[in-house]
Formats: sequence, C-alpha cells, structure tokens
Amino acid sequence: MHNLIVCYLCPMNDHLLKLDNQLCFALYASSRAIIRAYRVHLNKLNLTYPQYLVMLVLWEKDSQRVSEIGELLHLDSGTLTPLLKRLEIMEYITRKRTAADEREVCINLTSKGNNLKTHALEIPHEMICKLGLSEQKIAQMREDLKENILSNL
Amino acid sequence: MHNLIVCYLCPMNDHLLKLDNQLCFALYASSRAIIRAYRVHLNKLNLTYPQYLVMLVLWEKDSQRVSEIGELLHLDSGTLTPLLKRLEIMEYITRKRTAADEREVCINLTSKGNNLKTHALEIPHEMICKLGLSEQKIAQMREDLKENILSNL
DNA sequence: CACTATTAAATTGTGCACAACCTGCCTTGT
DNA sequence: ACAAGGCAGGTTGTGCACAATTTAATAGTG
Repeated sequence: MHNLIVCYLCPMNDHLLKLDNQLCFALYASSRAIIRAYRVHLNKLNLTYPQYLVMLVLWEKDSQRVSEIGELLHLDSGTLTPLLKRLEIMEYITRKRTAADEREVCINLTSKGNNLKTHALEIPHEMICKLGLSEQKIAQMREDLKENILSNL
Repeated sequence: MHNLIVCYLCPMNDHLLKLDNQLCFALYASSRAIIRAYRVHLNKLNLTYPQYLVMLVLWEKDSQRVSEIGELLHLDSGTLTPLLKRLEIMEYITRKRTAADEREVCINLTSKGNNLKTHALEIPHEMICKLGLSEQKIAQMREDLKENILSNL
C-alpha cells in the first residue's frame, strides 16, 4: 500500500501505464493466444471457441435454458441467440420454447451434438501438451484466476 | 505426467471437459471481466479497451508504424486499420504514409491525444483498488501469464 | 378481472478479432 | 531497365461481445 501511494504521487507514476506492467493486457493477450491455439483443433469439429464452450456446458448437463447457459458463460442473449442459431443450423442442438413458460427457450443436444463429445475429448489433452505445463501449474493458474479476478469483479 | 496418461485412458477422462477445470475458460472469462471493469473508466475518455491499448503504446513511444503497434499488441491490420481510423476521427492520432517508403503508415499522437494521458494516469490506480489485490499478487499473476502462456504459444 | 410490472429472449447497432484476399510500393536479380 | 517476388497496409466477410431497445409472455396488484 505504501508503494501505491508513493507511485500515485511521485513523477514515476506513469510506469503503471506501460503495457508490460499491465495485468489486464497479459490476460487479454493470453486469452487470445490460447484460443488461437484451440482454433486448429476446433476447426476439425467446425466449432468456434464460444460455440465449443456452449457444447461443454451442454455435455455436462443437457437441456438447459438460454439464460442458464448465459449465466455459466457470463454471456447475454445478444451473444447467445445468434450463436445458438448457428449451432442449430449445424444440427448440434435444438431450440424450442418450453410449454410451461413460453418465454423460455430450452436448448437440447441432438445425437449428432452428443457424438461430437467423443472427438472433443482429445482436445484438452492436446492443449495441455501444446502448453507444455504440468497439470499442477495449470491448476494453480486456473484457481488463481478464479480466486483473485473472477470472484472480485 | 502419470496422471495425464491415466486420465487419457480411463473412463473418467471427461473431467477435463468440465468448464470448471479449463484454464482457457478462466482466462477468457477473466479477460472479459477485467475489461468490463475498465469500461466505466474508459467511457470517460471515449475509448474502448483496444483503443486504450493503442494509446498506451503511443504514450510510451510516439510515432510508430501500424505494424509495430500490431506486433506489440498481437493485432493485424484487419483489426488495427479501422480502429486507427476511429482514433483519427476523434483527433487523438494522425495517420500518414512515410515519405521514405510509401507502403508504411506512421501513427502520431495529436496534442489532444497527448493530453489524454493525464486523465489516463488515474485508471491503473483505480483498477488496482477495484481488484483489491496487492501489487505483489498482481505482478506475480502477470509474470505467470507471460512466462507460462505467452512465451509458450 | 384488468392493468401494471417483470421477465426471457430476440433484435439492432457498434466495435473488435481474424481469415482470406487485394493493391500498390519497393527490392532483387538479371 | 524491368519483370518477379515480397511486403505494408487496406478490404471484405464472418462471428463474437455488449449496450440499448423491443417483443411477447407471465406474475403480481388493486
């Protein structure tokens, strides 16, 4: 804290504006880099990374509402509606209004969407190899992000 | 490594497909969450986060080519050209072809763009407060990402 | 019961990302 | 000098993200 106050008042405070010193840029660049690394594998399944995330959610628990998927992925209907329509066109999922409440749209896997899981199972393993990190390190960084970034914002 | 082989072959290998166990999703969600937290501050400067990154690069060193900026931010001309045009319209920068090599476009700060730095100086401090983490923890996570993700991909 | 408020999803509009391609300028080799 | 190749940036098209608004259905209230 002492450091912070000194930096905020002293003439050297602009070191915080340097790209190299910004956690946010490191996150932004890392996120794009790792998604880029996924792309080559996901292309085989004809999925984008956000589409893959929706499939992960459904493989874990089928038959969820749009808003449930959105809550898990922190995405709103403006992003999900067109994305889900594309997954529907590819016949990986179905979208239909629930009878009980016609406002809700329930997303279900098709058998084609379910079968995709078999091929997707190899992806995390290939990504771990590509990253060249131990499972321990990966787990530590993941938990670090959840505890220190996601839970604070 | 032993764990990996076991997981890859045993029936429980699909724990790797769970959202909660994916480093990439934690990165993707963290990146969007922290950029969302920046947004309220950046709105005051009329900048998006990628536009702010370009300004950071120029405040650190004025008069750079499009490709230099792209290399630092890992962005290509397809992203930068329209973004830079918007910064030009806002009169934060100028774009002009260099005389020596007419293929190159040199980006310079206007005085308006330079003045913006004064207001931007407060942002990192406000973000550190919002995150509620020590400078040490922030530095550790940033270096963790640089060493383990960015340098491997 | 009618009426208001709330809710879920869809729509609209802007701005990234990125792949694929295009254009015009420069360099090189002959 | 000049054709071939490479290079910097621009263009086009697709798919997110997200704010703001809209639509339709439901829940709540007097």
